[in-house]
Amino acid sequence: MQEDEALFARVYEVVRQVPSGRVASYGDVAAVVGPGCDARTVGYALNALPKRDEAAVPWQRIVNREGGISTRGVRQREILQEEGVTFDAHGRIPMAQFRWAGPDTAWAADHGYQVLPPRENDAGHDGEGEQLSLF
DNA sequence: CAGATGACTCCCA
DNA sequence: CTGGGAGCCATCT
Repeated sequence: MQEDEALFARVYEVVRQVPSGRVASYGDVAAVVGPGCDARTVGYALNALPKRDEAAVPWQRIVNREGGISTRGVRQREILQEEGVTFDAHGRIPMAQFRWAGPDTAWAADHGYQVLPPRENDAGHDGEGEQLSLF
């Protein structure tokens, strides 16, 4: 069935905005897509992503909120490394540095999407001042 | 319509 | 750190 304007198309559109060398979490993408879409839906959408679109949709840049690979194929990591993304000893990406800052405001407004949620960094729950990200 | 599934995330033991 | 459970939403059977 999948209607022409399935939510998937929207997810792909957002994922496509992620520049090379950057990564976004499922929840982030879902938040940008808007209501009716959550982290699980994003994962499902990418799972249903036809191979012909794999080249157009940088699905490899979508990782879990820990910056780790959740896909069945670990090959995703290799692709990201070639994009310039680095992994730590834990096999995770330093989201504080590589996390996608969100779509262009003009683009988002033009497409009816929204900006990234106030998620910032949950890693620093122990205290503040652990912020080094600076763009 | 109800049940099952899934590339998620959060919480608690 | 590991494991289990709940919440979330869309799609399939």
